[in-house]
Amino acid sequence: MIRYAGQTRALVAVDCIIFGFDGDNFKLLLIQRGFAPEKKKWSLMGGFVQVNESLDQAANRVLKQLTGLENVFMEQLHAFGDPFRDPAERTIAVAYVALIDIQKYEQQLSQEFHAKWFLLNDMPQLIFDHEKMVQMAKNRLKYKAAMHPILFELLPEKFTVPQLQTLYEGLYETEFDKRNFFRKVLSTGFLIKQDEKDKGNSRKGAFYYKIDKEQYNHKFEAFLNLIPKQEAMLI
Amino acid sequence: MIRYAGQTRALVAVDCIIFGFDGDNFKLLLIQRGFAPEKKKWSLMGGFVQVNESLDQAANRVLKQLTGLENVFMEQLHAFGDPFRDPAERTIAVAYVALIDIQKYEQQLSQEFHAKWFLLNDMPQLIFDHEKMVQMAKNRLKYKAAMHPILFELLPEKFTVPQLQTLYEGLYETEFDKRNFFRKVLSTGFLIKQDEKDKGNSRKGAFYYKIDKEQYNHKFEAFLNLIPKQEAMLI
DNA sequence: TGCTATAAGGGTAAAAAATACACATAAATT
DNA sequence: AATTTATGTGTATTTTTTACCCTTATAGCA
Repeated sequence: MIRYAGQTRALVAVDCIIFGFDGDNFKLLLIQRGFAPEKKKWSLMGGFVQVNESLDQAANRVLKQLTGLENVFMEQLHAFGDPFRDPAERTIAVAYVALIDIQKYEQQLSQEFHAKWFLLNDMPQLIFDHEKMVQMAKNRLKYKAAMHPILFELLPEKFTVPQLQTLYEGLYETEFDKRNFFRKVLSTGFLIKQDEKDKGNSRKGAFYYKIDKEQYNHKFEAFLNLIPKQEAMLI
Repeated sequence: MIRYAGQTRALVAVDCIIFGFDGDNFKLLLIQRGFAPEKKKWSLMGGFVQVNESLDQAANRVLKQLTGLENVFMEQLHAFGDPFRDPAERTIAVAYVALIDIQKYEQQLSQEFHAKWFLLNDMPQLIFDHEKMVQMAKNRLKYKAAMHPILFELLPEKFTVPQLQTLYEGLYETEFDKRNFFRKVLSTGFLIKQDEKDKGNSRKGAFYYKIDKEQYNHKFEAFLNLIPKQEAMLI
């Protein structure tokens, strides 16, 4: 049942920018494209939107295909629609950004796609306009993390405050005062202290914390200031 | 030259959420849809993306068609792609938000589309998912205006600080201290004082200001705090 | 001509937030 | 038992934000 006459149709794809954090650095999950054009080149994981699927559903399906993960933090970034962005055929790509706990990522699933984690500042050349997408995703992440507590999404369920700080410092490529950071994070009221300590990084050990999901969801939109003002300016 | 076999294609449209400000209230420019389905119902101005057009180009074309305006502040909001959002045929809609100076809007152009300005809190029912788009646009505007000086875009080239304040107060549905607002705005360094005064609202008159485009573009990303913190939280 | 009313906007003190940094603490290692 | 090191507490200082005093310019009116 086609009712709009005289218009051309286009393919619609979703592409996922998947961020992870290995404890020291930010990483991006890329695949080696298995079909033409640009076969064998590195690419974001993507897929065409199917007939009965919404964009969000398509993005989640694609993410699950690659990582095995569901219920992950993911949101739409931007629609990319330059007429010749895909040389084969006009394709609109809707990019999504996902933040995942790199530990949960299932290695075996991704072998099918020849997936690999790359350091953000040591990435291969990407196909089409995927580098533009990644750049935009990095900016958006910096922007958003300056005010909303989203970086928790990159850590395991239990994490320490110093771990969280390393994460923020990595994203903003700077160092914060640990004592001030500690207080700022705790003052959000999102964190629940655990009895257990992580002894991996110091003799004293750092207490684990979990997210108070209810507080987290309730206050998510509240502006945070986990990062010092000066850094926040450098979007 | 179609290379991706076995995939279905979809129509791609752009829809423009066009905000204006009449001096007292925020308004939205809507049209009466001229073709089926939902003919005669109120709708956002939109159009299908053409073969050689990017999404941005399509949105600008559509905006110009309706308002006669070019080089207007406009940015992509979100892509909407629910499978049945348009009952006639699968259509992906990429929504754009435009902020225009309502004075510059050319009446005669829009007669063709039966366009009309509506108060934001007195809008007719809209077709498809357009109400969802408007809601998202309102939120995005509030969010963004809390930190970036975008509301200038809704005013004429020359405007007074009290006018700007009325604009902010309208968006956040609250009142600010005029003296503090005045200082905050001037401290941005974006405004150039004119010699002329607007005597429309007071005996004393308020000086006109213009935007320092260079400073504006340079510091655009700088977080502003034109609105008090408490209000900023209520996104 | 001077008085009055009114919004514009300058000045400043108080409150709150952000920052800097001294120092105490737990516990593995020696 | 002494040493070492990252964790975390306490607090003084600086900066930013807020509250609210007051003066100023000028149209309209007596």
